[in-house]
Amino acid sequence: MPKQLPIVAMDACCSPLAREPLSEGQAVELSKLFKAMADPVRLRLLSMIASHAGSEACVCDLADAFDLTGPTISHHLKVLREAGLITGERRGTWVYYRVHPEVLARLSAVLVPSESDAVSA
Amino acid sequence: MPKQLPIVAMDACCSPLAREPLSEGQAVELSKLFKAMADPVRLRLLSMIASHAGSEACVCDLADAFDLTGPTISHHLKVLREAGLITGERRGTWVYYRVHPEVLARLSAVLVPSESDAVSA
DNA sequence: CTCCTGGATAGATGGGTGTCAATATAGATG
DNA sequence: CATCTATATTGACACCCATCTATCCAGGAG
Repeated sequence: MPKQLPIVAMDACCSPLAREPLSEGQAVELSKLFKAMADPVRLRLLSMIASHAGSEACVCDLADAFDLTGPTISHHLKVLREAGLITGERRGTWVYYRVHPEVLARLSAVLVPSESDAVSA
Repeated sequence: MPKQLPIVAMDACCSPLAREPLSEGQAVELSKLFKAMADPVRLRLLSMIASHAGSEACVCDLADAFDLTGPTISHHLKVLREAGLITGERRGTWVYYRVHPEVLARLSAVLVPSESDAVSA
């Protein structure tokens, strides 16, 4: 059992939102991802992890950037984890998180407007 | 004053999430957009509008696709409107909604992973 | 084994949110 | 004006969620 990719993004795969109407199932799956990102703290956590050197970040690095208690940070990381956006791995004393770039890519692809529909202004 | 583009997406503009950590302000602005999309009904509404012929859709077209009351659909459209994702225009008896493709494009750009970080598998 | 530290879990609480029924508004039509 | 239809607004209710404090678990160091 190698990696267990996030199931959540499978159905909501490839077709851009602006190309054809989402099915109810696709919408439900996608909404879980967006819900996970619908919080400033989680967005910053995601961004800090994704942009960190080595593509991974220790919780100790992350927590210092916020005026929040440890449990709250843990909670947000759990939400991101359960949405399939990140994974955490314990190495010795610390826990390191990394993102699933495929999920971000898939989301990005869903949002891209139909070609040449972008306002030229 | 031509169109009044959604202010909400201005600060959260261009730099991909995985390139450098989001500022708190950027995260707050972005989270408003994601929160607006963090609902299956709103995602389907957005997709139905974006993919509709002529790039606009009448509320009467939209409402029939759901098992929800009119007020609930109105509420969701309002959330999308206030997030700057869509605009509504009344023409005669009906109200037509259309998306702001630039906002979708901006969101898509923010989510795109750092180049060649995408898993090749 | 004992203690300390990094991180997660559990439970509580205040505020937010999706839904509905009832009501209001805007245009069209008679 | 009176009336009908298409949306929007209001108010209520049940449920969800971000945060905290208190507690627990896992590893490393004496």
